[in-house]
Amino acid sequence: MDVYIIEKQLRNKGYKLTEQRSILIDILNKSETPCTAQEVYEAARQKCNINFSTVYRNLELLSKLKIITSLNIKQGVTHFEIMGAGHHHHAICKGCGEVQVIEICPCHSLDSRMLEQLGFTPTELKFEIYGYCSKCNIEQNR
Amino acid sequence: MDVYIIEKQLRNKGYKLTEQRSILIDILNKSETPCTAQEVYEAARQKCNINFSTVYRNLELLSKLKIITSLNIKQGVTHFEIMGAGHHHHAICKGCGEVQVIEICPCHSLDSRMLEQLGFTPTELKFEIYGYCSKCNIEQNR
DNA sequence: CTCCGTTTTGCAAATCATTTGCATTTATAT
DNA sequence: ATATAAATGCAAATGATTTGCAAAACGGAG
Ligand SMILES: [Mn+2]
Ligand SMILES: [Mn+2]
Ligand SMILES: [Zn+2]
Ligand SMILES: [Zn+2]
Repeated sequence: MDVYIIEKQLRNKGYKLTEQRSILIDILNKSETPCTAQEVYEAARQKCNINFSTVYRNLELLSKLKIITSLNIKQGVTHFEIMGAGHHHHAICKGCGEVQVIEICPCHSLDSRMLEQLGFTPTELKFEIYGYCSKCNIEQNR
Repeated sequence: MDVYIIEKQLRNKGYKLTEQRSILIDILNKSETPCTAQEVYEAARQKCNINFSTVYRNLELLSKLKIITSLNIKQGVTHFEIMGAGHHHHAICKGCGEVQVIEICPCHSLDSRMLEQLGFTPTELKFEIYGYCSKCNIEQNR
């Protein structure tokens, strides 16, 4: 994903491109897996002076602009990931919490007529697989 | 769902059947949609003297015993629902937060070979549809 | 039914993620 | 370079959930 496009999008809407903001975008953009605010903060403070509330405020802004999306993968902490990384889903290990990106997608086979009957207009589909990753699976069988 | 079975299951494992506990189970069992701890608490206090920590401790216990399951439908609050109510999924309105139970299920069409390749052993599949319910949809178009 | 050991409860305080108010700093257009 | 709106840092607030501990309730044994 090209950060330049995101940055232009921000400027066009009147948002400023601060050092903190572009570092945050870069971190989220490079991450292979969804990040928590904590993780983003840890990574960002290596590169600039930054405060936790700046992280949160930016995560909120980027979510609002649909540059990132938030996932309620785990209770108590929100995860964020960049959008436009291609449609995919997640496999979440209940042992170690590891998140794997998976290409399995059930969305195609959806019968949307049923939703229409309910008068429900879908905007997002979330699909997560929980279980045990190879590492934790072995440990369980001991 | 028969509460009697659940209660027997608890006794068999050495857990006591307190007034609060059976009221909580009853509330969760009768609810059509997933409940938050808050909602369960509100309902329970109508029927007995009960404290918030009792609610949380029981929700945790019932989850551990797989009598209920927890859902991270919404950021910041956990929802709980009774298991064995038949396999189903949820449509969550981003306007009012209403949760509808839906029968659409993408799980059957899953290609589990892909997961096996990853060495991942699935235990639960979660699938949620977000969007706008009929009521909120109309309001949006004004 | 009463007694006992164990579990569970209520209450108050602690945690942890996230949010907010406000004074100060920074980015961008002119 | 200057003006102005937007963004940041800091400290305090919030809201959900968790925890320690003493008192109360449960369930089995006698
Ligand atoms: Mn999909
Ligand atoms: Mn299903
Ligand atoms: Zn694992
Ligand atoms: Zn709605």
